[in-house]
Amino acid sequence: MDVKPRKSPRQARAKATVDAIIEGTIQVLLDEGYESFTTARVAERAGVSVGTLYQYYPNKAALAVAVVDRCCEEFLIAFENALDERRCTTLDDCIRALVDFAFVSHHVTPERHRCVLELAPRLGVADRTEVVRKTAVKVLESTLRRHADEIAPEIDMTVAATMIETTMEALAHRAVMTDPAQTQNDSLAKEATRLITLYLFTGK
Amino acid sequence: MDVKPRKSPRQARAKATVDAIIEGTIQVLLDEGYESFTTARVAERAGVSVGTLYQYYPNKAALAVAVVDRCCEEFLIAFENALDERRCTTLDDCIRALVDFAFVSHHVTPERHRCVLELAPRLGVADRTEVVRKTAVKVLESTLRRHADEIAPEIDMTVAATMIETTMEALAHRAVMTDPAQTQNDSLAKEATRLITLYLFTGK
Amino acid sequence: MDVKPRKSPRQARAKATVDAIIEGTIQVLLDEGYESFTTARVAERAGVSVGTLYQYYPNKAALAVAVVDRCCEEFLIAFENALDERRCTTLDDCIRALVDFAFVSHHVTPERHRCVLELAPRLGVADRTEVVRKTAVKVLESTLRRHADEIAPEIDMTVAATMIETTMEALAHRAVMTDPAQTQNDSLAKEATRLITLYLFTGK
Amino acid sequence: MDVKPRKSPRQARAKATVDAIIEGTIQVLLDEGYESFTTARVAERAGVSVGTLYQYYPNKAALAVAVVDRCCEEFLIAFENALDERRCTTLDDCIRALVDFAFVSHHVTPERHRCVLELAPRLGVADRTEVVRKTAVKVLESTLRRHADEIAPEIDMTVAATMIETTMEALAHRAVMTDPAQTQNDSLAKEATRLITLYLFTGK
DNA sequence: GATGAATGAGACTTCATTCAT
DNA sequence: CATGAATGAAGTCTCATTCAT
Repeated sequence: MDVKPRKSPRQARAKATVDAIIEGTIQVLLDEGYESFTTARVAERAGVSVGTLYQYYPNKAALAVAVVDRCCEEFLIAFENALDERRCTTLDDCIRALVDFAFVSHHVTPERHRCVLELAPRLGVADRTEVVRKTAVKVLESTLRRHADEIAPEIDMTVAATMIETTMEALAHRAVMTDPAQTQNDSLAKEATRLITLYLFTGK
Repeated sequence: MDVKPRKSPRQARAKATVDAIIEGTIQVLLDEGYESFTTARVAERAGVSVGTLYQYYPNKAALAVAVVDRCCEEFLIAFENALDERRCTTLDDCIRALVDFAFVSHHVTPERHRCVLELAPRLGVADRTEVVRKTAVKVLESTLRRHADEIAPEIDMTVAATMIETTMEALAHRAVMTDPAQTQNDSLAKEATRLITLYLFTGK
Repeated sequence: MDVKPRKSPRQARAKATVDAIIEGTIQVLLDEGYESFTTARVAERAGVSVGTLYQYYPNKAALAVAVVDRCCEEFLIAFENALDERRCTTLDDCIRALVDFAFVSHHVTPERHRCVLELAPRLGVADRTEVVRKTAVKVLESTLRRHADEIAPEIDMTVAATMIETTMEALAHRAVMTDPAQTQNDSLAKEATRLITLYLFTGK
Repeated sequence: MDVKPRKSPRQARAKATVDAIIEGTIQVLLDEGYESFTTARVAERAGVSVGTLYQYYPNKAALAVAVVDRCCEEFLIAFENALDERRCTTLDDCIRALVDFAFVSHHVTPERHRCVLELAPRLGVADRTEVVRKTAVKVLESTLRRHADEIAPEIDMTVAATMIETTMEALAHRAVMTDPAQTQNDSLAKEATRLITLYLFTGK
């Protein structure tokens, strides 16, 4: 199954069309569920005809992949931005930024996140999300290395980055699931901060 | 949509039929993917006719729910057994048992786990897995309370149980994904032990 | 593209169903033209549902192939029967039988013939009709050899069989096209007899 | 369905465009098959846009008709030229020219021939090819009449012309199909010559 | 109680054709 | 005049479900 887009929009009008298609897909998935993810429904929601949709994507799977890809890009840009070294000078800053990103900022678009999480296993695109995860781990690792002097010396940076990525992802996800309105996740966020802090600073 | 089984098998032979159907479904999902999860394929794999399948389950969703339920039951029994107080006398024992369960024992059936994880969001059965999670958290919480004297006093047992359940689940899942053969997850398991230990024992 | 039937009908009811599908296809092609050859139309005409059609044939092409195959079988049986040696004792008998078959008997089902002729090039089944042609040539050749003593000695039997098959097929086809009602093809039939007779009997 | 061209090209540039469209259609049909005969594909192959194509032909059928017409014209011109009385003085000359045309010259463009043969029944244009056939028969008939004194007196010129046209067409086609490379059709060509010669010269 | 042939709604996808730029 | 993005009717095919045997 070919999942590459058929062509990239060149004109501004076409770019807007493609955007509408992608956003329409996300809307359908979030508002109406996977069962409603049909090409006809997406086209309708995007305000274009099915034919137009198929001019840009060769099949439904390709459309789903495009959505996953777009969400992944957005995520990585925001993630890297959150941990930008101009923002976090100390390791404490970084941990705060990370928790903040996961629990506070990130929850601004938790739905897109959920959308991808439910979509990815259904396609052959576990690899695509895996790339995101690996990139995130790399970003975390280099952040840790920048602050190596603040970290317990026996800690393996790569393993630590994996640990942090995995646990933070899970905790943030859990927070969203438990309390979608995000009104009172402070306790979970605080505990997450404590967990990571202890893990990084405590010598064995 | 009615998801209750139509009737429970009474005779041994009928019980075997139902078993074959449930196991057939799991096989199809794991070996051939969600796309192949059709009632016809399941019946074929189970060695029965579609008609028979429909004698026990009123529709496809009910079948999926039955699979999820069965996997959840199995999981909870094993989990409760692992943390049984006759097995773990100290908190350290418990932590060891937990990590062991998640990384070592649990990985014996990681596929059934994955099967449910991918299936649940696709049905309306997120609630059913949520019940499992909550039960697991309860089990963990009571385990913690049994050892309250060993734990840093300012810790909220409920929150801690949630933290542990969430992170362990994530780390075990990650371990399986990263290294399906489970040949060398020692480092992740060790780090998980360290993470939980620090979290529970270190005073704020 | 797979053009094999999905399964052969075993029960009598299923056999009737398959028959209805094949005949329905031929009806549609002849009465309504190739443009109307849609799976939905065929199913309707056959008095079954599309689903039933697809239980026996994996796709439209397979259905078309089945039609071609059936028509070819019928043709060959009739052809071999017409030239059966118990019927034609002399070479003149054979020629008469051949012309008769092509112009008179054969025109009873000229429509099925036309149906295949128009269908075959559109599929990859030129080979299938080629087999028919080759078989017909073989039958003709053995007929000629049975009467070798009556034939001009310098004639190559294989070539002659090919010549006869080709010209008779064309002349019969032409007769049908020119005068579908077959009211007055005597002249063409007579000329065909004369053509073949001269060709076989006249020494160079 | 209107199959007339929308307008005829007046300027040389426009004529080139129309040529490109017609040739592009033939290319597509021969190289990629009838399934690929779509207006988009033709336009692409012709190096023009769909819009341009629709400026000259009101619909797909009109385009197909134009192709058939062009091929028919080419054929008739070549055919008439082959039998031109300045070329063939005796009837033997004519027969030779005819066989030559069918087997030797004609096979230079057997593909265009095939293209039309497969196209015509699919459109309502059997009549158009019928016109070609009738014209060819007329040409043959007048050729025969020019040599009436050489022909067996009881022969009906019209019927004979039909017989010859039909058999030669079939034999040439068969030769192309059997041996596309045309390396060794001598035997078939020789036999064809013999067939026609016997037919015309032998008194009843 | 089991079977599996039959059903048909509905999903995906193509492609002839138009029209604003 | 040429372009090619957009349209949407129509066709192919699947699969959950029923019911006569």
